[in-house]
Amino acid sequence: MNTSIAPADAAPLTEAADVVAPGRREQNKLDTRRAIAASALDLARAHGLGNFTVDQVAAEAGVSRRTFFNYFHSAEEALTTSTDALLELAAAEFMARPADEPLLDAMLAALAAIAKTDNLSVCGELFRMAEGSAELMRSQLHAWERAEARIGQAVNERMGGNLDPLYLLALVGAVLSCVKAAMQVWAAAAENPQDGSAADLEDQIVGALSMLRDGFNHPR
Amino acid sequence: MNTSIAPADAAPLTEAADVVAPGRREQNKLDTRRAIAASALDLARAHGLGNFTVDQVAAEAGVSRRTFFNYFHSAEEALTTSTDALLELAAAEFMARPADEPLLDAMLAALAAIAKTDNLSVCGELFRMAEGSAELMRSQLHAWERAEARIGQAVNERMGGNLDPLYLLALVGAVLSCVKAAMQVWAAAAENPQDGSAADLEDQIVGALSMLRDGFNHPR
DNA sequence: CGGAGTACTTGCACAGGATGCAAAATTGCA
DNA sequence: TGCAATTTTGCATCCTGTGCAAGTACTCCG
Repeated sequence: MNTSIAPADAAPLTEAADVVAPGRREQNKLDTRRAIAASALDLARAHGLGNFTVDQVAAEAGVSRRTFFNYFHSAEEALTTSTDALLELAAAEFMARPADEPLLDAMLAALAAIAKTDNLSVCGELFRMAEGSAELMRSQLHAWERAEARIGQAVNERMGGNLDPLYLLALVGAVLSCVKAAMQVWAAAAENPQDGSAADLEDQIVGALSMLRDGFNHPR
Repeated sequence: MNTSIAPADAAPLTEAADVVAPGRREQNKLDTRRAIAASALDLARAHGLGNFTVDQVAAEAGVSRRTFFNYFHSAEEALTTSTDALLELAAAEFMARPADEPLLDAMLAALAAIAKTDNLSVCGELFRMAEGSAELMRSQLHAWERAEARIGQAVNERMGGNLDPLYLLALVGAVLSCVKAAMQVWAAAAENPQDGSAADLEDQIVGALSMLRDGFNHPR
C-alpha cells in the first residue's frame, strides 16, 4: 500500500483500521505527521502566518526538511489537518446514519455531530487565521471541497445512485455552505477567552440547516 | 491610485470608466493583463496544467518575468481571470436589480445572468481543468469565496444591514453553491464539441436555485 | 513643443519552496 | 540474529515570489 513517496493525499488522522496490522510503522508515521502539524501550528501562533519557513517547522518537529515534504506539500497544508479531521468525522457520521432515515434528517444529524470534534477550538482558530492569509484560506477551501466530493458520493450511494446530478451537487454544496457559515459565525464569536462551546456551534449548525430546509424564505 | 506595486487584487477586466481619463496607461495595463492571461491559457492547453513555467508565460506574452509577477501572484491566478469576470458580472447584475424586488428573486435573476458572460466556454474549460489540478482548483475556489464576500456585502446593504449574520452567510453561500453545482453539471456536459450553450447553463442555474427555494424537499 | 513628474517595466539578487535520486538509517519479522 | 522492506535524509536542481534601483513610456501643463 502507498508505494509512492509523495505526501499521502488523504492520509486519515483517524485511522480506519485496515483489517489487521495497525503496525508500528503506521503508528510512527502518524506520530510524525502529528508532530509536524503541531509544530506548524505552534509557529503560526508564535510568528504569524506567513512569517515562518518550512525549515523551522521541520526543525521543531525534529525531522529533516525533506521529510516535511514527504508528508505535506506546503506549510499551509500541514495546518489543515485539523479541519480535515473535522470534515472526515462529518462524513463518517453521515455514513453511520440508519439507511431508512430521511436524507435531510441524516445530513443534519451527521453535521451537527461536527461539534463533537476533538480540538474544536483549533479549528475555530484556523478559521479565523484563514481570513488573513490567502494561502491558508485556499487550503481550507480545498479541504471543504474534498469533503463535498466524499459526502456527495456517500449520499449518492445511499440513494441508490439514482439522484439527479444537479440535485446531488446542489444539495451537498448548499448543506456544507450552511455548515461553513455556522462555523464562521461561531468562530468569530469564539474569538474571546474560552467562549465558543461545542453546544454553541451545534446551535449555529442546526440553525443554518433549518433555514436551508425552509428555502431561506424567512429573512431575519 | 494604486500606489503599490503588488498585483492588484481586484483589477476589473470589465472597466468601470472611472469618470474620465480612460487613458493610454490604463489601456496598456489592461492589454498586458489580457495578454498574460491569454498566454497562460494557451500554455495550459498546450502542455497541460502543471507543465509550464511562469517564464514561458511571460515570454509568450512578450513581457519580462518580473512584470508577470506585477500582475499575478501565480500562474494559476492568471488562469482565474475569466472566472473572476464571470462572478464580477453576477455581483454587478445583482446590484442593478430594483430595490423593491424580493431578495431571492433578485438573486435568481442576477445569477441566471451569468450565462451571458463573454467567453463562457473558457470558464467551462477551466472548470474542467481544475478537476485535475489542485492548484487551479484552489485558485478557483478562492475566486468564488471572494465573490461570496462581495455579494454578501451587497445583500447586507440592500437589506439595510439588519440581517442576521448567520442567515446572510448561509444564504449567500448556499446560493453560490447552487450556481457552482449548475456550472459543474453544465461544464461536464459541455465537454463535447460546441455543445453547452448559454441557454443550457441558465437552465441549470434556474433549476438548482429552484431546488434551493424548495428546501431540497423533493429529491429527484 | 518640451520638460517635469508620475507610473510602468525590467534586470538583478536572493531567500525559500518543491521534487527526484540514491545512500544511509530504521524497523518488522522469520 | 540477520535480511528485506520501508523511511529518513542530504544533496542537487529548478522554480517561485519579492525587494530594489535604474530605465522607459506616458501625462500634463506651461
